[in-house]
Amino acid sequence: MGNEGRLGRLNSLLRRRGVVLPSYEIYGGVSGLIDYGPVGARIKRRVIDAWIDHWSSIGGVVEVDSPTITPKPVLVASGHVDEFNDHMSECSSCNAVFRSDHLLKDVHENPDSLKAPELDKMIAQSAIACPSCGKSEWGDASPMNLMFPTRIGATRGGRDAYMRPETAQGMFMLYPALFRHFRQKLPFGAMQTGKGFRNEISPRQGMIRLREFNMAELEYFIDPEDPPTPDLGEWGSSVSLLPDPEGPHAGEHSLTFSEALDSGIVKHPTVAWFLALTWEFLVHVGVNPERIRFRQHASTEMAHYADDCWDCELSGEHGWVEAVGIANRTCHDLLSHEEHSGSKLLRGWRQFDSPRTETRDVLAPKGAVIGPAFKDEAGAVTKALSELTEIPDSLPFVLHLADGSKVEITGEMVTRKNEEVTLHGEYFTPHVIEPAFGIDRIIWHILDHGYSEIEKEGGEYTILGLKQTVAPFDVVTLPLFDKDGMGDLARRISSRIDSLPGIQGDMDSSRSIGRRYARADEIGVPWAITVDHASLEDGTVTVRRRDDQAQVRTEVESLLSHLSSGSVGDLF
RNA sequence: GCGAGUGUAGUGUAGCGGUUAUCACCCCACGUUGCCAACGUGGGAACCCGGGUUCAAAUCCCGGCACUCGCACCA
Repeated sequence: MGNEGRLGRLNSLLRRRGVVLPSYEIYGGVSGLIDYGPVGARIKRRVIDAWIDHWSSIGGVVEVDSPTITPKPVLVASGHVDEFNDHMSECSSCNAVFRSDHLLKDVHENPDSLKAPELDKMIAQSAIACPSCGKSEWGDASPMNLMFPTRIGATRGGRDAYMRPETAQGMFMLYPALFRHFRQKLPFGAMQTGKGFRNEISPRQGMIRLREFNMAELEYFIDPEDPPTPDLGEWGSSVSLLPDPEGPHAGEHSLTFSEALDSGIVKHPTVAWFLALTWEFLVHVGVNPERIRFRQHASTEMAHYADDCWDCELSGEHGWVEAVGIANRTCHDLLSHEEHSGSKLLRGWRQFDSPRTETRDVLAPKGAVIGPAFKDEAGAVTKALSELTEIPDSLPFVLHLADGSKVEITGEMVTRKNEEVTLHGEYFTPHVIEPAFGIDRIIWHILDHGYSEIEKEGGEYTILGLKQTVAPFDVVTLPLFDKDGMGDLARRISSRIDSLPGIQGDMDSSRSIGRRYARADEIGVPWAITVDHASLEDGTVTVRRRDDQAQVRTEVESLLSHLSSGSVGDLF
């Protein structure tokens, strides 16, 4: 935690310099919504670009882009409509509000599954005491859906929909297209960056809990029997791990990713790989490695879809904050979408090493008998016969149809056969490992970790120590004075800098040179180049390094090539 | 959502019934300076929103919104 007032000064800086500001401020503002200003939007752009680059580099991963408006059935299948419908009960005596299911923790095994009337009944029957005042006078449980509802269609009618609470469902919807794109071979991944929406009850803590936020998610589809097991030796650093507090490894451990997997703390090799890749990304964009830890969810805390879940937490002015969730979602989503939609396209194909021949008894239907006997139901009967897993020893027998009804099958209707089939492979529902990044929370910690208040010549001085990869500008060009042609030369140099691919410069000619260095330092510009009288004579400029204010004189051409190759530091 | 506190230029603040609304930083122009928030002159910029009380409200009261803290919530 920082010293007293640091948080306030950092927030002031972010507002003053157009990094992050409250939204709609002239109309009073809205809690949980923020704007990225001209400086912040550039930082955000670069963090997202870095994220896409990072995950692209592991191969077999593509970017997709889906709508934020999501039809209700999609979110019913994913479980969000139910899971997001927590109920709240209010104490009529002291007005305190609690989650209804939490009140029933001790009297019901799975209170989360109860409907509102059942909750009310059980709270009354068990005479649950208010944790706040001890009385037992409860109002009715009322639903609290954290999703933003909307409707598709401007006229009457239309379909119920919600703003997406996560981008992940978009990737699941695209699974068939992805499977085709990757020529029907697992593993592969799809990633997406974009907005997610959660109607938080009480957003707090600036950019930590937002109602509309930026997320970046990767869904990595694997064959659960053949998960990728990359070599983790590449990551030699030890990291802080907090395994399940109810499990065998409870307590804080400092281990390499490889050790964490070998010791069984991380259960899944692909999850371990993603923990390492997540750590690498965060450090790459400027998060302080000492302020990163991975915390395993207790089984009781697990999201409805997850099997094993790790949070990557970052420490800053708001304490330890979950910034990335890495979950093994198993086959939950694809299977549930298959069940709800009836689609058969949400599967993977596992080729056998050699074809397998299976023989099995079947009862082959005789269409000529079954058709007239069952008429409209004949199709369902035929289907049920083909799906029989156990062939009855004697006929007639009672067959259960898919709709629950029963029919009697007699000897004339079927032929008992011994069928031989050759199987070259089998269908299965892929499992999904998902790293989900909260971009705003990561940006906050980049800013927090980069913000330093130092003493300079007796005065207070502020530097935002952003890595060049996420700095709002790579370099600022400063004419020592905007006269004698120095301003014109500076503008020409600045324009050449801007034309370098991937490099963005800024220019500042207003007021004293020291003030301009300070302004650039404050928003994290790593390099400043100064055009002075000598520049007019010999085409050299001075390059100043933000972090130690060291200066070196160099040719403009040399500077431009070092900027292009990202090696300005080599000039010093 | 509950309780308490706080809302004054871009930022930090003074004013607490009657002021041309204070000060500093800031921003702009000109001059000066000629490599680390220098200086001079001039200029710019604010009482969260809506009601009420009062001759008069930034100031008192009520409601809303926002922020901070505590409780609750946060897949």
